[in-house]
Amino acid sequence: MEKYNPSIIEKKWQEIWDKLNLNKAVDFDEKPKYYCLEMFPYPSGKIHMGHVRNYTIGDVIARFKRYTGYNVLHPIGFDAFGLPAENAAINAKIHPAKWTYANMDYMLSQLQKLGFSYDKDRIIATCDPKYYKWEQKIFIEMFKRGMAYRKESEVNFCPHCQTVLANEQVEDGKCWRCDSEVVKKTIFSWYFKITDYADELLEDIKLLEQGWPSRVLSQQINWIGKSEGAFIKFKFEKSDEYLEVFTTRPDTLFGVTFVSISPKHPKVKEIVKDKNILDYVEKMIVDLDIKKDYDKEKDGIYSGINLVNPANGEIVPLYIANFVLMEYGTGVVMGVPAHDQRDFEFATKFNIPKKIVIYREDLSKDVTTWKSSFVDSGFLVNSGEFNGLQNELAKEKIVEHLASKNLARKAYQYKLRDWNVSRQRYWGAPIPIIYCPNCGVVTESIENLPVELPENIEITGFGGSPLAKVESFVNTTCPICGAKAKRETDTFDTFVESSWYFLRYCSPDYDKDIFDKQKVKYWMDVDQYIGGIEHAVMHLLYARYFTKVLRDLGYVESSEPFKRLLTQGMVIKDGAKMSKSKGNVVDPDDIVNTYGADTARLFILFAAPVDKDLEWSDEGIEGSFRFLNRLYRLIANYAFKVKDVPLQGTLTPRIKELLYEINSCVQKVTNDIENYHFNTAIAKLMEFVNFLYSFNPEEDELGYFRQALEKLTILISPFVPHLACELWEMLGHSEIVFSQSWPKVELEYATKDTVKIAITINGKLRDTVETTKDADQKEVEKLALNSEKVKKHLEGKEIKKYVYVKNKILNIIV
RNA sequence: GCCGGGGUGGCGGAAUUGGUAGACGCAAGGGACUUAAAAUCCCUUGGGAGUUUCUCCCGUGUGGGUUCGAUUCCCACCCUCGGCACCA
Repeated sequence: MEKYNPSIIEKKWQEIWDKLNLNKAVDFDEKPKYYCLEMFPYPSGKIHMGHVRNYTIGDVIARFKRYTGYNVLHPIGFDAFGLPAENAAINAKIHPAKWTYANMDYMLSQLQKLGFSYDKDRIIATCDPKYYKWEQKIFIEMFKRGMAYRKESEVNFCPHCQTVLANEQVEDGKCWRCDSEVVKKTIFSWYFKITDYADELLEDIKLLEQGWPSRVLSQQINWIGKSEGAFIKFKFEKSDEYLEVFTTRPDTLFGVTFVSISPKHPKVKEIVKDKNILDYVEKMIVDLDIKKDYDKEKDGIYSGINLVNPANGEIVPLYIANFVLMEYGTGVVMGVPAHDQRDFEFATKFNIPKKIVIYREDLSKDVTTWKSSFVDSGFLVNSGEFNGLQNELAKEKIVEHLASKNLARKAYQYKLRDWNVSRQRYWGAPIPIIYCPNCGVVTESIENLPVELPENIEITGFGGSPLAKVESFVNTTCPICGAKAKRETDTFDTFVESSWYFLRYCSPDYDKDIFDKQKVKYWMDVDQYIGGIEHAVMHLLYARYFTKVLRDLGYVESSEPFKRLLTQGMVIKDGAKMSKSKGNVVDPDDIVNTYGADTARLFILFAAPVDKDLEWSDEGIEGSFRFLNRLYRLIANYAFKVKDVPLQGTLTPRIKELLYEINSCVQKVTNDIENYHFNTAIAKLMEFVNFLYSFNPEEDELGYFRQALEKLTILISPFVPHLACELWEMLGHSEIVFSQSWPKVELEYATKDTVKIAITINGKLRDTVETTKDADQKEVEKLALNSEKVKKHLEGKEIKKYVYVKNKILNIIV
């Protein structure tokens, strides 16, 4: 007998699949469509186990859906812009484009070897000008609608490398490349006004509750960070001007004993004249910029200025305090030390009085004995006409009262900030903006798109934006007046590309617009999206945002791109994420070379539920390989004997049992695949194989045995497609297994005639009895009382009652 | 601190609406085959105890509760992983 040889089988079938063009997604096909999408990879060089897991999950779903009558779109592409390509250029003197395309070629060959069923006519690379041309168009439309804008803001900057650094490139306050201190710098950047969509992004989470993991949704809710509160005006003691604060606790307004303002607030320089104070403010700003959050102690200084509490007219001091964020609210905060922990700490340090305004019986009335602030609910005290009110109620009342005097207004604030999309890098999509001395900031005209990246470029990693040094790129003419003008040299954050690639897959070659609206209408929404949990906020929020923007620009109809989301767990080894530094990396190439793609796929699905972390095990993969060998031998043993044998003979108990096992397997595997419980689906298939091994069919049972082997082959084919094709062929079929339809449960065989019923006494298992299905209680009681074991436990006891659950259990209470 | 997961054998993990805890796999032990090994096949395998072809007790992080019956539901607590973190 031939041995199972995955390297030969897999190559053979991959070629056949390509020839048959099996995985083609047909635009506007009559079958119902199904869009199955996995997050596309960054072309880092080679795929890792996380990719294998991600794409195997998607492939099983895509193949299963094709079996069950769907027209499936299952595409792949590359998130091809990004910093590693520039690092390669610096370190290895390879052009980023060359590096990226070489990596994509290699990774595509790896994906091919793993047998993933992608539609190969839809591969996209975001660094292709044919792709980013349309991204530039989207930007231009956004800019024209005021959805994109330019502003000056604070960023991380390395003074040595002369470049902006992303947050993740700052390590312990130092530049990751040259180790110099990173400073905050205020520069101009481009922003997307995602905050305009904050409310909708939050509201529409309701639409995703059925299909998305709750932890992703809760992370997004957290990130958007909507708070209900009020703006309240505090008048200066000595002028008629106001400072406005944002608070979520207007109910504590009578407890204000100071107000604090951010050192970075522009008002500070206006209103404080004392040089010593201003020097101290400067020192605080420097500290804020270099220190890590966790070692920032509360610090501040009295500004010399007082304000008036609008609720009771009390004069309160204004402090300049380092814990007040300039980026949130108004940059000014009312200080209520008794009912806010930060204010409590600050007031304790600076000997500012604390005043109780929310009270509960179990509290001490002497605030000086308090170890921390009281932030729970209670009723109001020391609050004038509001005394005695429940504090939640008082929030409304106090705001209403002040609003009538134009001193307060109800408001919402969000943690979400506008999205900074400017990167001072080469390997990204150029932002299609031109600075004209006459016309100002203008967009490139649509006809001139794409604004292409210049190819001849030197990337050193030093001296600021690489594009700024390419004169042929920078110098251009104004599309409006024709004057000499300069191009924007920033490129887009790569999250911009990944915010709409799933739309481009619907018509990847369309050259008249961003995409073909009709095709997008046919294919969207993505029915199942699969990817890593690390994208819970950034990518998934940006993609949701872009979909809404494109809807408002008239390009798409839906508001949410991804109906269902599956977040797979990490692949770990020795308890830690695989990483070069830990030396616990398992290379998919090695696994495929040693065991084949089918074994890799099977193990990665079998070893853990999809959403949990998966502990890699060298012994485990051996086990999966053994199983496939066992399966191969089973079918190779019988293929010749069962070929073309018809179903025949009477339904003997043995045949009935065989049919029951077949149907129970069909039912369990189908159900489990539908629910993405691949590990238990595979376990069931293993059980079925074990059963078939022990069955040893007689001559006249071979017809039914053939049927068992055939259904087994179909059921396992989404997991191990190459082997399944081979087995199907061995069983004598000339057409490919994937042309079959998915087995249906034959209800008449799906249940057994007899059932085992557990007999428990006071909830403890004492025996099991076998009886006919749906037997009535009396009958089971009789059987139970006949059992020796049960008799023994009932000796000298009085039966009080029976609890009977049909086909399951009889509990005897004594 | 806040939010969200998760605690089941030596290990990865199974257990419909509360109804026989430990499926399946790994590891381990024993046996068959073999000159031998590999491969393969078969058996055992949660812990403890005993009168050991059988029987009993304990057992799903801990302590309570609801129930005829709890891994599953409720309350309190412990541990652990992930995210956010001075957001007023």
